[in-house]
Amino acid sequence: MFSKTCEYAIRALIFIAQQSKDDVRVGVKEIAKGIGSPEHFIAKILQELSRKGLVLSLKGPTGGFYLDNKTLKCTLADIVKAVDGDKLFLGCGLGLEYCSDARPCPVHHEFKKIRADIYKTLQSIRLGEFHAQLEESIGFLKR
Amino acid sequence: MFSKTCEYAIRALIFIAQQSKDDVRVGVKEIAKGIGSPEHFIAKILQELSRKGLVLSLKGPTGGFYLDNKTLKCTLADIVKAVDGDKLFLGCGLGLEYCSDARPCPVHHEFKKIRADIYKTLQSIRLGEFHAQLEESIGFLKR
DNA sequence: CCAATAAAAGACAAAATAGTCTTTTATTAT
DNA sequence: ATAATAAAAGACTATTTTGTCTTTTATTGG
Repeated sequence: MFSKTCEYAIRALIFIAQQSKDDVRVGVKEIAKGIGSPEHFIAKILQELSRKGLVLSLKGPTGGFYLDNKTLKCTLADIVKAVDGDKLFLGCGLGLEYCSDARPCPVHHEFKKIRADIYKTLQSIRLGEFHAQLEESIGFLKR
Repeated sequence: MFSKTCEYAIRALIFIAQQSKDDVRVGVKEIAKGIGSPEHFIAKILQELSRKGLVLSLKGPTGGFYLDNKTLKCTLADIVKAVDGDKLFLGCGLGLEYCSDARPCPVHHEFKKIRADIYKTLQSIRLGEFHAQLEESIGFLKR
């Protein structure tokens, strides 16, 4: 469904949303441990997400990653789009370049519904939902 | 959503279902042209599908690939499972190994519904549907 | 039987994705 | 100021996926 990079990205951002209350920023080491990902790899991914404005960061001591009111409004769809592009939402399920309502592949209509459902679901989940939740309801993020 | 290999596999099997009426078998060259795939690559994929019993083949002149009453009952879900495995249907959306109803990831319940929908849809489409259709209703298979 | 045909098999190559490591830059607290 | 800290940047390696090529095996029609 998603690339590994995208899975890590979503898990990392949810983790940051959960952990970064007030002015507490979260370091790469902590994130990697928290989501069970390779440290340097998630660092690279977060750099890209930061460049694209999906997460904020600060260098130096007390530095780390965090989210503000704007980025907490990001949806999972925004993250997926930023990392994997929008082919999951818009592309043909069979990989055909010119598949469309006007020139549909044999399973176009069935897949259209699936893609719309996926998009709707991912669009409905915001990072803010995970912010400063009670420990009990957080849900685990590492394997 | 699917691997490239799986996209080609589905397109090829639909093509074979469409083209192989009665005792007419379809050659690799024809299939590759028909679905717009690399010839040797789809040959390799079809060998694997043949080994797994999702398509039948015959060597020599007048040889090629074809489907019988049993294989025409195969669903798209069967094909996807054979090629990409069942992680799309069963795996955690965030790639977590131990995600389950009892120990759910933060988006487990939303994803569960999506996965079930995908499975249901793929399960509902059989290769037989595409067999010997009228040209008009076939739907194109190459880009 | 034999030549032509077409799939099977498997070695190889290219490209994309995933992951690692080292150096640089910015920030903070002493 | 400066030492310590942590992200940014980018080069590098490994693995997986995708794609190509050549040889072998099976089948058919003459």
